[in-house]
Amino acid sequence: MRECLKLTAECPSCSLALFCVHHQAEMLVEQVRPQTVKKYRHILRHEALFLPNHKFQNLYVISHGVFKAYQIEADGKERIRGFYFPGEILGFEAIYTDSYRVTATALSEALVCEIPYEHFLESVQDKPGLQQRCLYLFSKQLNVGSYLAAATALQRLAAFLLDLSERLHSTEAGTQFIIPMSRQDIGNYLRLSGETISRLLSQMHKSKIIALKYKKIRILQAKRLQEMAAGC
Amino acid sequence: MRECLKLTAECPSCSLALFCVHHQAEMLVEQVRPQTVKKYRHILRHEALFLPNHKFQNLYVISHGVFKAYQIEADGKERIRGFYFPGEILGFEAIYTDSYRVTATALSEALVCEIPYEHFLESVQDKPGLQQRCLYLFSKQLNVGSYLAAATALQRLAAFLLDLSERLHSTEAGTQFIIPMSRQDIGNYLRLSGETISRLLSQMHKSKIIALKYKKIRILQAKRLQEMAAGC
DNA sequence: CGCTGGATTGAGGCCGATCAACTTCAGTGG
DNA sequence: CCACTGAAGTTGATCGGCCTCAATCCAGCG
Repeated sequence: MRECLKLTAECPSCSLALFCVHHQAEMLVEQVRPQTVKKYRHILRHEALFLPNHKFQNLYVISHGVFKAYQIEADGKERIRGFYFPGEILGFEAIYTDSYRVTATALSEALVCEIPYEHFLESVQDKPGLQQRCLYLFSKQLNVGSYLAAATALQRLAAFLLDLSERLHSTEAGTQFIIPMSRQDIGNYLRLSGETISRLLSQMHKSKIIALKYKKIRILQAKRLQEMAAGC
Repeated sequence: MRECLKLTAECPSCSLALFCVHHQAEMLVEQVRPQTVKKYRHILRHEALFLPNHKFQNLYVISHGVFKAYQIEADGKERIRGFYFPGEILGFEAIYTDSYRVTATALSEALVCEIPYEHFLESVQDKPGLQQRCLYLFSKQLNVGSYLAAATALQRLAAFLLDLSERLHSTEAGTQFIIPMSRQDIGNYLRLSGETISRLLSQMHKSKIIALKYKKIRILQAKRLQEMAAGC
């Protein structure tokens, strides 16, 4: 990881598409006006990519790192609306509202491709293939987090782990990966307390469904997890 | 209402755009290949517009009536994923999955414009204005139901009522409207029991925040509702 | 080494679910 | 018009899952 970021910083003219080979987003970066593609931004841990009520101007393709998008509620509490992984796009929601509604901060050192929405529109117009690709990505975003509606804590967490595994799959080997966010953040997103997440993870660990050591996790029985997510 | 449907049945060649003047969807219907626009479908109460695992082929612009989209979980229980109102579009989620993931049934007699996705793509390509409009609608859909993440039952219900009011606004006068779905369905969508919905509505009625008589509701203190939705 | 923030684990309390009884509504046919 | 009937809504009592608060543990890091 560290190496990747170094490479980027040292060699800005090299094909940065390397970082966007995940999912379908690389096409976007490649096809949206080459001269703007160079606009890569390096984001530090805890740094904000954009803030609420800021005018919507750019879409951001994440090439490295993980982001969380959250709002501060009236009671002052943080409410996490979603996590974003390499190859995914931040900012779609703001097209409608014309300003960002959330704060997007990096959970770790990150790298994003900044795509001005106007350039995006022009490119999409020119290239029919790109248009379909974008509709596809858009539609995909609509399907994200469908498991949030699940009834029990166990169902939601099981589905979340499978989701994490899938969305991190391209960067991490096999079924083992590093959970990039805190228990508290997972709980916040799933509408559970951090303690509940901790308890359930311990329980899954004891029943050999996952191997767990702090942030390092390995899914041992994906089928069982799927059953749990389905509510069996 | 009855009158509208009658008019349509009797006069299929007249400007059906009349039924789609809500929100931004009318443009879609008008601009997507006139010869396909005529494909209006009359849907009966409880009839399904599409079923899970059916191949994705059409988008549906709702011109009249209300739909609910739901899945049947492993435990056999129904899980409502969303409600769709006149002027809104059904099917966006299926672009990614290439098959519908939910059942969409009409809560009342309904009328929809069936738009083949292929024709949709062609039209969007031809007309840049339409493209932006669609991205806007798409983005809007991403923002729907953001209140589902709210912590308490009261917060979610308050937000739901405001949402209902807004999305039905074009068909119903003022702040009074008919709740088109059952208490059970509201509860299902908000992850609450029908009894809880009933109790909370009664409570709101007693505290003069709403006027309520079965399915007929009038919002008396929208500001209070907004405060409740925000968690104050 | 000690410090610090996150993670774990336990005890008690509350919100909302479930179960059940009753009421009201809407549709049907006499 | 009314009686009948099944579905939906209301209301009350009890129960359980998850939250809150708190103490302790642990890994990472200067």
